Amino acid sequence: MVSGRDILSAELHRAGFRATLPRLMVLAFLKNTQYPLSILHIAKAVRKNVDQVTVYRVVEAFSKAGLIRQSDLGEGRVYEYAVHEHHHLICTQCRKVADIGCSDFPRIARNALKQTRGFAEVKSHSLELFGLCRPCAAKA
Amino acid sequence: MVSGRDILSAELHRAGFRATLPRLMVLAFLKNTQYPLSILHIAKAVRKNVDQVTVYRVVEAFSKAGLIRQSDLGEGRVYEYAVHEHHHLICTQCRKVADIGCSDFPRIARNALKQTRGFAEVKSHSLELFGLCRPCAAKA
DNA sequence: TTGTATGCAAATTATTTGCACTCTC
DNA sequence: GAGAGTGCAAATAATTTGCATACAA
Repeated sequence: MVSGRDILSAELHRAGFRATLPRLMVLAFLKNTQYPLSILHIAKAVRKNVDQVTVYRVVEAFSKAGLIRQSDLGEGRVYEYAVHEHHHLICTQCRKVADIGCSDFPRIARNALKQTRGFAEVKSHSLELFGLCRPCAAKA
Repeated sequence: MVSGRDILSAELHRAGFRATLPRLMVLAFLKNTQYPLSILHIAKAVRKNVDQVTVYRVVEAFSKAGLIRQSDLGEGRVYEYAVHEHHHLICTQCRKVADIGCSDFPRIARNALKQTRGFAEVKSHSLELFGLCRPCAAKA
């Protein structure tokens, strides 16, 4: 029988990491959350077992490996599992966030590689749209 | 005769701001730079006339007004003039950045508004693609 | 066993806040 | 003149670094 933890371990090994407890916990948490998370948020979730400094180091390593991606929705750096393919529409006034889907990415990635000779491969992406939510638009 | 400064003043007024020296300088610098900039970078460029704390406040206000947008390419928060319509392809290994163009956005924005009933308007966007540059891909 | 990875403490850097003063409108 | 905007000093929060120990392979 294959446990969830074995699956995570395999994913870490594939990405070139040793399967340590901090890395397993951080990866599991990010995979289970369909939302971008701050370092502090992640650290709180795993603090019984993992030091916050380690979270910084793990997240940095995951990000370089392309396992997760970072962005900034307006409240500081946040991270999410790179395979979650959804995007965000953010109110520039009140910072409210809505998830949106978008199916144009295979084409966009192909076009991007055509435009620049220096890159070999597109692994993931991050898209944020900025605008006004209805309440803030009404106030303006 | 209309000077560049008058144009900037008008743009600030349109966005609901008083045309003060710090705001004129920060806006001019961001408009002249086809690249996302950190607070520190902006502050250095205007430091003869503007305090770094003021740069924080100006940038925060511009961002809320939709004049500029913020993102995180992996080295901390950066800001760029919202009307610069280009995007980035970033190497997750060495952080090299290439600019790319993309013409799909009117459609993407329309689709996004269709998907969520809570938003009234899309003003700008930020798109980052993550992948590997050729040298890093070769090493892997 | 053998390095890689972690935790803890401490240093550094980034960001926010309070308040008196200044300048735009 | 009135109120928004700024600079400076100081507080707080975020991130990085060094090093001794622990653990995966």
